[in-house]
Amino acid sequence: MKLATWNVNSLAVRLPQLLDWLAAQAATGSPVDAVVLQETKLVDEKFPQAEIEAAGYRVVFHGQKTYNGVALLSRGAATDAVKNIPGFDDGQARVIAGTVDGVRVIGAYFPNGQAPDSDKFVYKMRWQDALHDWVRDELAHHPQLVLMGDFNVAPEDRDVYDPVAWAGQIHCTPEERAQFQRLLALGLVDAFRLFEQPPKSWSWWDYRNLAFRRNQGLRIDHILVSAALQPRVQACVIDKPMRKNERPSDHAPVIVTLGAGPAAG
DNA sequence: ATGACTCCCAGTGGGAGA
Repeated sequence: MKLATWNVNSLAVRLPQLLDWLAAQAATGSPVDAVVLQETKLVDEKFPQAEIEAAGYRVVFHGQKTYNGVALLSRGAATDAVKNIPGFDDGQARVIAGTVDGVRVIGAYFPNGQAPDSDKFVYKMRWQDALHDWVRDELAHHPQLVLMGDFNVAPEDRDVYDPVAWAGQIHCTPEERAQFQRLLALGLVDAFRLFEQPPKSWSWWDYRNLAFRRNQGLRIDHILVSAALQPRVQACVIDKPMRKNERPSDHAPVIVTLGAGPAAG
């Protein structure tokens, strides 16, 4: 089973790339079973549901005008879908969840935060508090759970191309990193770090400054798996070549491969 | 360099992203 997350930075622009990518993944013999998207930037009326279904995927989505917007694509049906964090009043479309092949899949687009002294940072902290408490409850009901998306945090200095320059800056503040650790403390593990990885592995590169060519980026897109799911994790990779496409998103997809689940009964 | 690009909604500029 293959799960993935990708911040597409406008699904209207990236839809052809998404469909090509799904087809290319399937052509390897290991299709993507579920993928969560962030920054679709589409109201639900404009969501390309027909095109995605024609590609063989079901889809649930939750969008808004101009900003944010999330979707969950899956080959099998996603049941018990949830849009946004229950009980947290939020005008921004940032969370989509569903159960796919017995795995609770939560896709999240964490707030950017803009600057550590801004109102948006306060919102980022409040939002993560709410997410934390909800994921704790979800884990109680769904031991096999994956939380993935654009976390907008680089958990450690090795996730930053220039940790000295970024020290204390947005995505690297102690507060944001502590929130990440609080999620891990729920019993989740960073799937990417279960494996030896190339040094300087990033999931996002700024569009400016020739950042991709210079490999100046951050690892801010993550896949966290529950303890019950961890024994099934076989691989976790960042699909860096996707950043080389014509008109790329500034983020690359992250993919996790799971082995078969425990036999029923 | 408080930049550099891309996307959006707008409407010939500006906010947001990270």
